[in-house]
Amino acid sequence: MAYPIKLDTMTPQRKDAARNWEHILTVARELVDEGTPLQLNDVARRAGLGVGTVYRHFPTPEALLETVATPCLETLAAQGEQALTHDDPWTAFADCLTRLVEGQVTDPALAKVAASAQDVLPRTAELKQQILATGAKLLDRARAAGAIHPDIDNADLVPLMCGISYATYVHSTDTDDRLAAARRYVDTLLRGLRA
Amino acid sequence: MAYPIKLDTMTPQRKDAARNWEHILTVARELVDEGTPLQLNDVARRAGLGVGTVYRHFPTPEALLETVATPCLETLAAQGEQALTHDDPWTAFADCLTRLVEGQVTDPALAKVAASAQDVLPRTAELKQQILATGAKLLDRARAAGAIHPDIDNADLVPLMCGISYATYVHSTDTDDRLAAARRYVDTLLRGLRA
DNA sequence: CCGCGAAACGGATAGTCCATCCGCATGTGT
DNA sequence: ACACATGCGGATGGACTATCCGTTTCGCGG
Repeated sequence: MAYPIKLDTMTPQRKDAARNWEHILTVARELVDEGTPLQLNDVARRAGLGVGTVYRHFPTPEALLETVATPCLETLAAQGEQALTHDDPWTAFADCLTRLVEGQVTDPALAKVAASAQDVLPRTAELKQQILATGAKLLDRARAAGAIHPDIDNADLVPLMCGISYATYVHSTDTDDRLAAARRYVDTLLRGLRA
Repeated sequence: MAYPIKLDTMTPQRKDAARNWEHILTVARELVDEGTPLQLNDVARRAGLGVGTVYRHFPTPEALLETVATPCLETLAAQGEQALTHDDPWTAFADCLTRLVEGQVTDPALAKVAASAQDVLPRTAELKQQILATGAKLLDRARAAGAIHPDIDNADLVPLMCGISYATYVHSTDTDDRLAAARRYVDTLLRGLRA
């Protein structure tokens, strides 16, 4: 372990470092959006920085990917909390699920982070945990209202979401097509989930 | 293009070559079953053969993977044909779908080949095409019987299957757990597919 | 049984990509 | 302005991939 590696998302102290940190993140976001797999070497070249700089800020591609995905995760977490205030348990659950899947389909970073079992950043783990918890709450509420088929339990939520997002990848490479497919698939899933 | 590369599954003529071909396939099957990613170099070492030998028989990991998956594909194709003879359109379709998903969950090679958009071996393309066609026929029959929700068309079949198989991967790493999850997910999907 | 041409083998090696390390530059507090 | 800490950058070693060609093995015809 050569560097005092930061495994959190805190921006570094020095001004140039902070600037580079942001810049790397921007470039990484662009790469993710155009579907290119995140290679730190590649990121460095595109950012006009040395490889070492990138590796210091983000020791692995996963760390960079998780940092890129963090804002989206935060949004989803907030939306989940909000869904808990809706009146109808079923639509609250259905809407939340739809949004989660749409997020994954729109953003490859999110899809990868969601599917990965272990996280390198504590912040990511925390957010995923939180989203999972509110998802479970929404599912519990819907179940309590007698709207959920007994076969499905809370642990199935994340796999099913990831499965749908993956299915849209197999279906098409075009984002619009994938979004349309995602909606149909979620609707199908919801019909199947209903008691 | 240095070698007269074989892109079909024909066993080579000479005895030693045929033996090695089989041996490579056996080793590859073992690697696939234990979840190791297929690296030709690795295959060569484990088979006690030179790298060149492996690369001559199978120019890419994909070619090897597809050859490994071929017998399973053939079985699935045959089962599909058989399903067409069943009386009830819905159960014929449902049984076929269940078997296809179970195949993918049990065999990682199958899952990868199914999800890949382009095939390197003509035989693989042919078999996939055939399975797709009978799947479409089964779905058409069920639809004609008024049992299928209008949102879903034939092109959704493969993505949904791959999605479920992927979902089980996210759910668990244990094969038995994954198989159980797969059955529940297929049932859920089928409920959602029903008109 | 032997010899010969074709077929197949094997591993040395070049190319590619990834990640580390450390000498140098830049920023920051005194 | 100086010194120290922090960050930068790319040369470099290590791992892996895939190719090429000199050597070996096979099997057929004499």
